[in-house]
Amino acid sequence: MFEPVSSRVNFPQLEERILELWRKNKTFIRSVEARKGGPQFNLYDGPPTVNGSPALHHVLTSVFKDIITRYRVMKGYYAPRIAGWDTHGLPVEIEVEKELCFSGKAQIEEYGVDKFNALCRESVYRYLGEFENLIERVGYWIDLENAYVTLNNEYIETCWWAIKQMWDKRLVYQGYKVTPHCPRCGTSLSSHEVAQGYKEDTEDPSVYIKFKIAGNNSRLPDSLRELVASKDTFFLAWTTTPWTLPGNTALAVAADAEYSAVEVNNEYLLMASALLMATGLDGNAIVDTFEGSELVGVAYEPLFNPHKFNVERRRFQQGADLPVQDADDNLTYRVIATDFVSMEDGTGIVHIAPAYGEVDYQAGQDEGLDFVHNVDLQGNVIGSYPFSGKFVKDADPLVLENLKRRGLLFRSETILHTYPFCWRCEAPLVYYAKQTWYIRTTAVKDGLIRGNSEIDWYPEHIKYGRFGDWLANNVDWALSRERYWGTPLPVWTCPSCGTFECVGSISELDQKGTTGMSGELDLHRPFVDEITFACPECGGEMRRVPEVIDAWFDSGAMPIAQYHYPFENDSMLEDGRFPADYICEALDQTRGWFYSLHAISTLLFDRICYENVICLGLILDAKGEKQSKSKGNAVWPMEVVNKFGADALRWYFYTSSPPGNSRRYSDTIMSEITRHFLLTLWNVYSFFVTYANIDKFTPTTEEGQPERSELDHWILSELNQLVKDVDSALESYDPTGAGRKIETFVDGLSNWYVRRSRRRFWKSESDADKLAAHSTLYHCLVTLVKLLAPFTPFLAEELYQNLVCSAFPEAPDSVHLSDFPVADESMIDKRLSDDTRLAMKVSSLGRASRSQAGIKVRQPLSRVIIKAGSRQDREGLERLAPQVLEELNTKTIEFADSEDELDQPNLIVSSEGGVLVAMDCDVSPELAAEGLAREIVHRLQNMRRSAGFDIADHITTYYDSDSYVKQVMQDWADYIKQETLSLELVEGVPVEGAFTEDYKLSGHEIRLGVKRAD
RNA sequence: GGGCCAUUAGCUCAGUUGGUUAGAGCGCAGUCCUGAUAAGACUGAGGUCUCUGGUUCGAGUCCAGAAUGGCCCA
Repeated sequence: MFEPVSSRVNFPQLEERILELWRKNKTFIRSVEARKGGPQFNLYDGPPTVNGSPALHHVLTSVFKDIITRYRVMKGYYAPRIAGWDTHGLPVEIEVEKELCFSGKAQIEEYGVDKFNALCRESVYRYLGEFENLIERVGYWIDLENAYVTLNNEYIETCWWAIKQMWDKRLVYQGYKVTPHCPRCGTSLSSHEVAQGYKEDTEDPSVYIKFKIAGNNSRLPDSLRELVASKDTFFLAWTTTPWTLPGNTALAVAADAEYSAVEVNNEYLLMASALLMATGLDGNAIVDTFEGSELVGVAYEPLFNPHKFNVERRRFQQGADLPVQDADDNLTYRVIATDFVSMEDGTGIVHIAPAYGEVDYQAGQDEGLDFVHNVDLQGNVIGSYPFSGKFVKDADPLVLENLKRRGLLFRSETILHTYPFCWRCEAPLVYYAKQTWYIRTTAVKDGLIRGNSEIDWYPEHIKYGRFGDWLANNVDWALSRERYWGTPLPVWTCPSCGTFECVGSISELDQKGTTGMSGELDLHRPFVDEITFACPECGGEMRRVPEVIDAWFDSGAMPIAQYHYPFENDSMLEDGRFPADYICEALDQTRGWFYSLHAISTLLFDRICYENVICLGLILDAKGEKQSKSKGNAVWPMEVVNKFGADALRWYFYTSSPPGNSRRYSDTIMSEITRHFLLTLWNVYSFFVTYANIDKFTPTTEEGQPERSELDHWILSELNQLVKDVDSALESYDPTGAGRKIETFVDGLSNWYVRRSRRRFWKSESDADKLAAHSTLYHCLVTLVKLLAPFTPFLAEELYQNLVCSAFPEAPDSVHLSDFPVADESMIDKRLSDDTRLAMKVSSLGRASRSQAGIKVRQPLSRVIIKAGSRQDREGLERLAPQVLEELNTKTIEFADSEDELDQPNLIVSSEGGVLVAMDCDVSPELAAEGLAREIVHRLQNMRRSAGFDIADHITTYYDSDSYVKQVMQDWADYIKQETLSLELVEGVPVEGAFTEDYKLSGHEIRLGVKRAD
């Protein structure tokens, strides 16, 4: 006996019960251990940043990670897998800063880095519990107890080791990086923070500056040389940041644009011809024109020679350093060509200050330009300029005044544009080149690209699209952050002689005769900062540099750091634990985790560390807008799970759209999935259990040779085809394709197989046909449940427990401990599958004809005439005639050779795709009587249900009507009794206590009563 | 400004290597079926397959350009 199953079900409650079962039986860990010795399958779990409550997209990635590994385990793979938590970084700091109402680094330093970091650690652990609860609740099976945590000393030590490896290969260096910088907070802002602070309609200067072309000039085109010889000649450039002009070290032109020299006030000015009109110079005489490329290399005089204002002049060169240049009173700069010169505004000549703009910096690097910093980190002008000591915005007018006096200011206006401000203190941001530690990833660019060619991406376009492009345009990895809560950069430096040393382990630090390592070691600031040792070169005191590292390095090091390699698990690279077979995250990780993993693995081992990636799209709200806390449209996953259940949510994620697409979440879709898929399956299950129990059906492992019908063969064919399809789809990382196939199957199982088989199940005699129906449906359900286990682990478990565990005590005690089904190809009958599809279509057409004629299906008709499209179709339909006859409730089926044969007045024809189906709509008195009998049966069935009788209860039926109805009742007595489990049909007014109703059927008044028999 | 992706019915999505009249589910209107079903069937309304060119005997599908939206990077 199976546990009785109601057709009503509460999925969230069911899931809680299953969770309890798994906990009690330690099912997860046993599912892993049971496969020990099998081929290894590695999932690397990308660590979420735990700086807030988990959101819906965390569930999305979780369930896509889960389904593939569960599938592999059922296929016999050994797949130990641990979770991970990304615990460092700016997001965590910002969360804590918000709580403390801080507005900058100064306050953190004042508060105490030790206390601040303690709060960061605490904050992370606060949210971690929420993640763990959610992960367990949605059925993501991953080891949480042994999770790797990036803040642990062991984890940090592996990161240090990795950095040391790169250091030794000379891949770590100090360079400059232009970052959006808040001069008031004294810190760089992340792009996310910058995006929060843009203000439209900001007023700024819009000035046109004259740069004088130098007289002794080797690269002057001849025609230009004549101009320069005859009059003072200038390049005209445009800027909105006059304070950057002392940092100018080049002018950029577009190589293929035309430039004009125009005469203005007895001087010549050069600018792009296309912008003459916009500048108001189109009225002036054009004395000559030049190609941009002709101007490249032309030397001009700097507005402010840095040497005259006590400011260092450095120069870009191959490699990292920017060496200081000797003083040069006759300094000139030159014109370069770049591809970012706009012909929309300005003059077509762009002022380049490599210290104050990202493209400027890049140009400086590409062209080997000079590099001049004339402003400090507080935004004040340095050196001995007339405007030194002023804040940049206050310096602007003074710079212009100075240039005007010297005749170098052509025009000064103001414009309104969009400019970024600090989101915390509202100070205008400046783009500022700061010293930063880099990893020279460009040195292994070829390796990165080669490695990527070995990785399989889903969807495929990421490989040579977004990710491939990113690799092809690789720039060195800016590693350091001037922050507090992160893995400290393990570099010590001597203030006296400038020696650097990189430390690769705790023991290495210990061996240096270190001071400051007393007590319990915490490899975080400020404790690490207190560790010092003697400089091997000069004996000075080596101190750690102040930076921490990019948290992406932490997470990217996880393949080795989760094992504390090489300090422990030193065989992990070769013993099957590396690389990952599979990773899965959302699209935004292309430049995040996908990259940091790939880069670190390539730098250290020149190997890839993952072979397959599913790259998921984003989750939007029902209107297609991005979900965010501030917008208030965020959907909380626990609420969804409590309302609809984890299986419903999982099924939605797998099947609603391809993994790479963005998806719109809405409750409506969840209830649709519940009704359309989960409940349909549940009802098939509930139907099976109900009748199996009535008939005391006992499944056996020995299939025996039940006399299967065509219908049984058909569903078994479909089932085995399904097993094959689902297996190969999951094998190729396509849960969506697999899930949709299952949906189609369940629909066919419920709405064709079960519907067409109902009579076989509820007929009284227990014959071979009934046994075949039971065993076929049982086999379908059990196989289906195993296929579904990776998708909807809760529902699958519930059905498995009842269908399998109760019948086979020796079977594995969980569906997740069983093997994935293997298709029996001999059962697949493609012809039968095609024929059945045709039979369904014919049935559909027949029903359409009935509908057109206004004759309900319950009314039997004499014949259906079919003109099939081909001989094969006809043969197929002949084979399946019993199913079509029953479905259409007709007495006979006939076949026509031409459409002419269907040209009779009593025939109603429907057609589609060459198949014509004609229903003979003549209803004879005999057919009408039979129809009435069926109608009465239908009413009696409904009454049984309304009266609350059990399906198997026997009853006594009473009827009171006219003579016609009485005759029908007598003629069809056996049929009516059998269908309604009536022991007898009693003519006359129903007795007291009977459930009674009155009807009018085909114009005849009738009173019916049903009473449970004793 | 650059890159990638998407755009098919009111909504969510299918649409195989180009090939009859572009489909499904939900929703709407109506009819029917049903002792597993909270399901299901049929009919109807609802489509310039985002737009413009091109290739082809033939384009939702291939090519080019544009528009809109999303993401990433500037």
